Amino acid sequence: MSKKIQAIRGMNDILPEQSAIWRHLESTVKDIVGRYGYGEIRLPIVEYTDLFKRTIGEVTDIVEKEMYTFSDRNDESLTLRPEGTAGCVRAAEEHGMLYNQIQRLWYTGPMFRYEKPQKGRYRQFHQIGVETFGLQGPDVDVEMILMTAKFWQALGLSDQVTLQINSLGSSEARATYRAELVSYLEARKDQLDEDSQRRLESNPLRVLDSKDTKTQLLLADAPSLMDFLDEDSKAHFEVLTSTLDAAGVAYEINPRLVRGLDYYCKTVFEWVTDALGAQGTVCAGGRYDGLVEQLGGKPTPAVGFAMGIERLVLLLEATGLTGEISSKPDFYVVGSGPETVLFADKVRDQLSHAVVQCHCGGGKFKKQMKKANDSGAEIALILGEDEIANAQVTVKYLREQKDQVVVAQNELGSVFAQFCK
RNA sequence: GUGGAUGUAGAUCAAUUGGUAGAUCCUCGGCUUGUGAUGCCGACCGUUGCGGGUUCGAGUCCCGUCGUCCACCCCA
Repeated sequence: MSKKIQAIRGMNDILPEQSAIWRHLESTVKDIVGRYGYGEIRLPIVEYTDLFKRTIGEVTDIVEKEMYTFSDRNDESLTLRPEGTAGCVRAAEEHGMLYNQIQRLWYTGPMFRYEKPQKGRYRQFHQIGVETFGLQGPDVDVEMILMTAKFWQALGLSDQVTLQINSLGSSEARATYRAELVSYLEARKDQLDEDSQRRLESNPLRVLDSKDTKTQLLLADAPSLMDFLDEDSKAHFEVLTSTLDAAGVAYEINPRLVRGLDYYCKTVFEWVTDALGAQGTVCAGGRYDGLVEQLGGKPTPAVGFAMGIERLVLLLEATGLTGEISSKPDFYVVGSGPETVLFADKVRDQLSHAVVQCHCGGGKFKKQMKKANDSGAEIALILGEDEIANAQVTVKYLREQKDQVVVAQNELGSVFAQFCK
């Protein structure tokens, strides 16, 4: 009869145990981004469909078949954002933030793509994105890569990820190369695997990425993107690599690294891991100097990257780095009657950083003690009838061999001292 | 969109050639009426994802459908 209501396919609930990991990740990243002087921008989740069509590229998979697009009551075509850069550029431009100015921005939130879900790939997924505008030199490219390296360091993931970089050249150089590549491949079309034949139409550069061995053989003699780089892009890339060298950041130049979105040029980079199966890209970005102009602004150089929160959480879990991330209370207050809840609140007032969980719902003393133990709390604060009568509280240590003590309620300072930092 | 695997109690998993479902954990109660963890005893727990079909009989076989997982494609 009535179908059981469940979450939409590919859209997940993040339960408390997991959200603790999310918060750890998010706060670590936000802290670092803040220390680089980036400001948060909060963007709408819905934009006009045209925005994405014009920025991401009409013929990309995202625009062709993955967007959540619908008409609103005014019959305008709206789309749940499939990525963050387009909206960020739109907002910055709309508020005059890009006119002869330098901007360093970051944002976070859900993105939506209608794909078949699998590990590390969901229909609603979450990204943290970082963008800069108005800086054309490679120094800011380096800054952003250094910043990402700091994320992994702070999260303990440095050993899990490797950096791949490439240069796509200017839009013109890229276009020239694309034409060369297409004519080379067209002449050998019948030798290409099926996927690559299709890519030849849709996104020829992605043929370079083919996993088919015959195709790869064919590509060995294909024109190389590196040979088509304009002087400016070449110099840009050289400074980028030498600065990364100087910073001691290891990287691998991957000439086949071609980002899927149309707007990239010059520097592109990806942090990848092999611990996540097929969805190994954990953070990716690059330069998109032409995008602002394309959206009607004046020419503005820009660089940005985005990381997938789900994938990073998965990676943290796979690496076993989530053990210490928890939300256990420091204190569990056991007692009876309304005094208990009032007392717990007094403890919270005295110790603003402590997590104090108060037993509610009554029940036998024994049961309450079990709950206290199960909560993971360090200490049980017992407020029974005797204690209330004497304005005292019993302090019981649940995790260490230490005798419980009975102290006056107004002398709890010594017990709390170890939690004050 | 394509291909493969899979769906049994709140959780993790059993169930012989088809013979009408069982364990462990959790929860609750008791041994222990103001002391958790370790013991022991007991209780609760299912329209076997859903809908059809074959059969005397289906968790088991067949078809469909939905969900999940994995891979391709694509991407964070």
